[in-house]
Amino acid sequence: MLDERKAAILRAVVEEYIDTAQPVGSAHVAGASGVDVSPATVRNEMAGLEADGYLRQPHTSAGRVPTEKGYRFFVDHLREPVRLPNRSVDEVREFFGRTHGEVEQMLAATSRLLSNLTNLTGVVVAPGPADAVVRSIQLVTLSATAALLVAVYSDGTVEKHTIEMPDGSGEERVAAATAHMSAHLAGTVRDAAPPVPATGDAATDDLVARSLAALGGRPDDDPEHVFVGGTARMAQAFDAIETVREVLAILEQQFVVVSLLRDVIDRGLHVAIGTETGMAPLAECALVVAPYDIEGERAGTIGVLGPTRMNYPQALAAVAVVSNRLSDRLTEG
Amino acid sequence: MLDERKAAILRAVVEEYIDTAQPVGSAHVAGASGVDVSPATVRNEMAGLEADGYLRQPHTSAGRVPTEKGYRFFVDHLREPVRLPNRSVDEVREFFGRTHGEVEQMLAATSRLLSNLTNLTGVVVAPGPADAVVRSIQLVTLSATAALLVAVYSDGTVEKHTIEMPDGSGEERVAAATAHMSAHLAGTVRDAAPPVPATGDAATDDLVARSLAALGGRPDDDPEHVFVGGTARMAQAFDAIETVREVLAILEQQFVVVSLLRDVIDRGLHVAIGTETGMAPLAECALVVAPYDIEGERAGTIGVLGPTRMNYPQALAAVAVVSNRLSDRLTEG
DNA sequence: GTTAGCACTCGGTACACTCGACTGCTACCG
DNA sequence: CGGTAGCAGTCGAGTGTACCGAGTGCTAAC
Repeated sequence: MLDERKAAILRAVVEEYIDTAQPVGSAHVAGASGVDVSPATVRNEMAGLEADGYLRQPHTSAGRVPTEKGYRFFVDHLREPVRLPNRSVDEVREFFGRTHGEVEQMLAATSRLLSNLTNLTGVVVAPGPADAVVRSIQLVTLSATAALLVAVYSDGTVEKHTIEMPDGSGEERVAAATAHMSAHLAGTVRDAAPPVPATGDAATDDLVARSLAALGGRPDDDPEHVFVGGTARMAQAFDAIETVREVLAILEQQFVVVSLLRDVIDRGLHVAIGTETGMAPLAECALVVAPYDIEGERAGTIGVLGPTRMNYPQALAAVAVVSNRLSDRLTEG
Repeated sequence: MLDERKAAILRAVVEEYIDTAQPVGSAHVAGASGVDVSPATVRNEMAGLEADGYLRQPHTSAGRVPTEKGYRFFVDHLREPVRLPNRSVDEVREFFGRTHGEVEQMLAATSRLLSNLTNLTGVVVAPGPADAVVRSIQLVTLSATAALLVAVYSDGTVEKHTIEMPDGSGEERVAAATAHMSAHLAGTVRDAAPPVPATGDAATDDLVARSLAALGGRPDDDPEHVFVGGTARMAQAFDAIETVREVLAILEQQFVVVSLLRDVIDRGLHVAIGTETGMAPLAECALVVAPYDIEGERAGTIGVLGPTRMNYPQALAAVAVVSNRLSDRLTEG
């Protein structure tokens, strides 16, 4: 473990580096609050911190820069959580007061809110429909051979699937299948649907079976929805254009983003730094996440992505506040 | 107008510059096919082209670079439209053979297809629902004070709006409103709905009125859907990171993208170069667009966005092919 | 244990210089 | 008279050198 003085020095280095993006030298650290020793002493301590892997020197005659391990220590030993500046609190309040409309609209707007608050890229993973209650389910005829299965859930989301119909399923079959499914599925939980008994009519049962199959498996091309806001800020975070490109490429793959966030949450982390994200192209990035709830149940995840030298206290505060407010909002309906 | 030789020289400069991104000198042009004069003659002609505003010199001792006017002439005087390379044709065929599922999924995938074909950023604007036929319309109760209006259209799209209910509207009112709207709106065109007569029950009529209002105005926070694919390629197109940031910022504003494309189409253009786009941050960008149809009716727009020095013939060919295939696909159902 | 002092390292900047890819001009040629 | 070869001139990019300054590690003194 680090003694108090080493910790203070490390903290000063991280804070200064986050601020200036320049390697920080012993003189700057000695001038920082919380460190009341001379630059020479700081140098000695920094040499130790470097030996222990918390800091590194870009070149011999430069200041020190935090390593992943250094950032990790920093976030693990933050003093009491920082409060958000009033301006941001107001922005959040104003946002949740103003935003109405569909869930998806709101989540997309939330990702932009996160981005605005932190100057990073905001990410919002929509609630999985697993535990939503079916409020309505119906088949709608589109053409002679295709119908659309539309399911409406208690959380205001709508799920739809195209169903191919065998020739000859007439309007009445579609109506029968709709009625049958409504009778047996309305009020049940999406992923805990009871078995639906046969109707006796083979063609109707076929339609029902196709519908249930569509609902059952989450097809590969319909990943959970994820909203990414403020990708443009990635272009400011790095000066290596190649890094920007790689990160954008990742953010475009919704499935990857979803599993990335889920993975971090599953490991019980709030912050993933560099290689902790498990993705090589994100080696220079860090991710701050928080789950949000609906009626007390873990529903989805929000987070921000930025360079490893991001303002962690601010990001943590923003993500926490937004997650709370979002939970409230989605719970009250 | 330009004489044949000047045109050939301009063409050679544009093609070479698109290829190399380097200012091109008289020697290169003289070596190009279609130009059979000495570098000295080329120099004379290029001086003329510069005076006429088709070319410019970054600095005295450098080669020439096309201006906006130069690109414009180039695309306006393309020889017969270039065919797509076989590899791309196969990719398109394979794509439309493989892709199934919901319209939105497919359009999102199409934007990625465009991006892959051209190495630029792909954009797809979803069909406006204006001329779709209502297949089903229903109100679903979400809570004591909110219901969800769900409308299913013949093109497989679903529209939904949250409706706030005055206290006391019970389940039976919702059912009555649903039945009433179904009876009068099913089979009608979205934006040409006939007036719905009163039911006689004030509370039911109130629900119907709220529903129609929600359907009627396209609210500001629900712009037409637009899918953008391959934003990461923007980061390769420019080396000025600031340009990348500005362009990404534009692409994040769905509303801006939609009106940008619409504007270009409305002006009867297929290609908008630099300031022709009407957006200052896109001064270094060009946009290639094409509309697509559903059953012969203009439905939406696709396009690619890239740097002004993009491969125009390739982009035009890709956009045209994809637009045709997409029209076929959406028309056949 | 802490600190002042000092020699040393090394990236960044400024500057001079060269190199090479251009151009525009002029004179010549068919 | 249009086209071409030759030539002087321009200017950016690349290179070598010197210098400066921020920052370090070490040592000796407090």
